[in-house]
Amino acid sequence: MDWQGGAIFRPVRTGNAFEETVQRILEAVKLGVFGYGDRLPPERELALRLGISRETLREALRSLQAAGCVQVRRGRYGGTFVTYRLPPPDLGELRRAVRDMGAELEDALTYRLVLETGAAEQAARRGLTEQQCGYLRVRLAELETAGPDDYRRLDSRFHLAIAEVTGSHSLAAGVAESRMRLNDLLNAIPVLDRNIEHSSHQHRAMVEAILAGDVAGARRATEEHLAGTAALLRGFLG
Amino acid sequence: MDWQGGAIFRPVRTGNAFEETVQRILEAVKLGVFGYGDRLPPERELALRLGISRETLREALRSLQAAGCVQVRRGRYGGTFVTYRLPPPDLGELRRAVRDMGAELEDALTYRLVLETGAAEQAARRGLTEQQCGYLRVRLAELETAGPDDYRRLDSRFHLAIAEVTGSHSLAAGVAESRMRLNDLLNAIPVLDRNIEHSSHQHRAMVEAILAGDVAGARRATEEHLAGTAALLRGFLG
DNA sequence: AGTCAATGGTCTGGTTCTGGGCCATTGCCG
DNA sequence: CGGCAATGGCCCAGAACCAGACCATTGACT
Repeated sequence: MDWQGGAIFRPVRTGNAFEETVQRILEAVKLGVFGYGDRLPPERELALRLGISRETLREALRSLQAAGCVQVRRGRYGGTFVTYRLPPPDLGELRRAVRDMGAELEDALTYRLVLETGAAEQAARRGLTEQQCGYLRVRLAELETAGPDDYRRLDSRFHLAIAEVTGSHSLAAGVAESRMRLNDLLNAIPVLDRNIEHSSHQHRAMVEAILAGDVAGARRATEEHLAGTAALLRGFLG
Repeated sequence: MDWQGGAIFRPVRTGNAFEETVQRILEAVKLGVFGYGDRLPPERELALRLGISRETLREALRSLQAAGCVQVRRGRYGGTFVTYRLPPPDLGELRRAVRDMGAELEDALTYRLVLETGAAEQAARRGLTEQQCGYLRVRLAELETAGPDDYRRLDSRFHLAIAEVTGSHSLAAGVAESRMRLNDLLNAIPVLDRNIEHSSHQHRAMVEAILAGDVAGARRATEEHLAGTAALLRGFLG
């Protein structure tokens, strides 16, 4: 086995606050939390929520602005607006990215599977409030009417929503984290019509099981759904 | 639901590197990774692994030394040695601690359940190497022959071992994290003989299922095992 | 047109953390 | 006994980061 303190003595802080912040914001956009043209929270609030000083946040925003990912407007009703669109999927890129990840891919896939199936099960187990059911349904409907451009973004958003309705903050954070680690790969997968159809069917099954309180069903549906992309990504590794 | 970016815009860095480091080391000890008299890794190596400068680590060690948790010896074959023993369980203390945690308790329990049942399932699913089987058996045997003093420490170590043999670094880190959050509570639960017997039975069932590759059984056994302490802790909340 | 609140822009002093070099101590080993 | 290697002890210059104050701009509302 590993040496002493394997998982415990991992890094206390992840590199550099500024770079980490850039990544976070970029991931938020890539995960579909913010679409093209959406406004990020005000600097003061965002800095507070990220636990960094406003200066550091501004440095990150400056860098994102320079990269053309956001646009900043002053004055009341101003703010920081997203001007980023996902790059088109590219299988060559995907192959390269998968190779780069190496052994980390298997780790990330396992982590995702455990967290997302667990989240689905917990969501089904606990009785959801009216509001939560509505939230889930809205996310599903949003996804089903999505054009190809928005599909991947709204797919992330849908999966995140399941974790959120469990009410477990840690679980939602974990799912978001695991999604972030796989996101570039998932986004590089071309969105084909028959894939969408297949996915949609599974998404509906997941939501139905969760809303019906079908614990085992929710887990199984989620597992099946995740197996698809997992197999695809693993395929690029062989 | 939450506002925009719920789980994404959580704090980038957890407070202060020095305090965080103190906690980490203390948790490593409380989790049973290091027993009384064990030597921590050398400062230079530990600083590297924790991702902090040696000075910051030393500050943390100084503080632990002042608190009497470790003892430092210079020279070759010197190092930092653990001189900490778990305080005796105390139900009054437990009640207070549970109240202090509030809603966070439910979150932590859910997180733990998802991760540990998931880890057990993954461990059962993947074929374990001879070495991994041995590792798991050693941890179990170690736990079963433990005196009451060592029981809680070795129990943590056993549960951590299951996550480790999944081979998923993230999963192991997650389990360690969730254990850390509940650790003070778990340690405050008195260790009664009949509880030990009950737990041991469940531990054996978990290991047997994992070694036999019984995926569903491993999950179920783990779930049952965790349900006990969860119910107990929830009881103190009502 | 004027007001005002919300927002980004800028500055400054202070704290924490880093990275690296160098010294001091200790006990094994030839 | 003397060398040596591993370890902790110490110090410093500079970078990163923070907390807070204050300024500048903008557009809706009256």
